[in-house]
Amino acid sequence: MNPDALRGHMDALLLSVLEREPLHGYAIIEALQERSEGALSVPTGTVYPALRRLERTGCLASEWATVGGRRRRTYRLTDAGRKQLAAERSAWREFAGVIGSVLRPDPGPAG
Amino acid sequence: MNPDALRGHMDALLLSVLEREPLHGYAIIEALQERSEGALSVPTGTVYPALRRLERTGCLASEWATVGGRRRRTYRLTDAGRKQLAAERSAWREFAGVIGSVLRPDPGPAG
DNA sequence: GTCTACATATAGAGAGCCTACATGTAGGCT
DNA sequence: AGCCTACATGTAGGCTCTCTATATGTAGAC
Repeated sequence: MNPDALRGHMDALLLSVLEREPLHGYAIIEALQERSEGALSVPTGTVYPALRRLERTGCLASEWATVGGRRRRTYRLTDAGRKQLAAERSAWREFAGVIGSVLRPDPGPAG
Repeated sequence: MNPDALRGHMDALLLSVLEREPLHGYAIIEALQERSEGALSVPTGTVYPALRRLERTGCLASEWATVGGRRRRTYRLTDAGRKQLAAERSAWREFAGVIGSVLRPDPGPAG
């Protein structure tokens, strides 16, 4: 998967995996891999800054927890985050439709 | 349309509009708008550098022409460009599938 | 003389994804 | 004790691409 392709869609992915339940960063990375059947291996250097960005813009809220001696920062969707997720889904549908229609192979003179 | 979303898909779009026939930059921008029903307004500052990049990597070849007193640089797909286009289409299908499956709304406990 | 459409090109800004590194706990193996 | 892997978070810096703004020039309408 070309890393550049992810640009501008990362927020949508993160918001989406947090829709069902709150998760911490490491678990989010695993969830992304599972949901994509292994296709998405998003590095920590991408996910952690992105989560902080989403918290800063009010889409996520976080709390620290300690489980088995390890510190976790658990993120959950805020109301604004749910609205943003809906907007991102809508934007994705439009985007995919537009790119898909431009990319559609030319049927040629016969078609 | 969020500009960042286009990242990594611009090459595919350019290659795709050049599949049917060779075009010059300005006409490519118009073709992109037509094929997307107005959704894609790609600025010249994006298209011209991208075309040169694709020429440099061997996907496109260009020739100068003068039509009605105006100079045009007409780009056409090379064999490598056609192969690249096929690869880009395949990559897009995979990408759209992956993002779509992650973004798919959670059916919830009842589903 | 001015405006718009046509046509190409470059410089610099901005943003975000990635690599690499830094830090630390828990638990298994030797 | 020492080493390794999994778990867990975080930052610095690089890279690349898209965008904005600007520059240049022709043709034709008004």
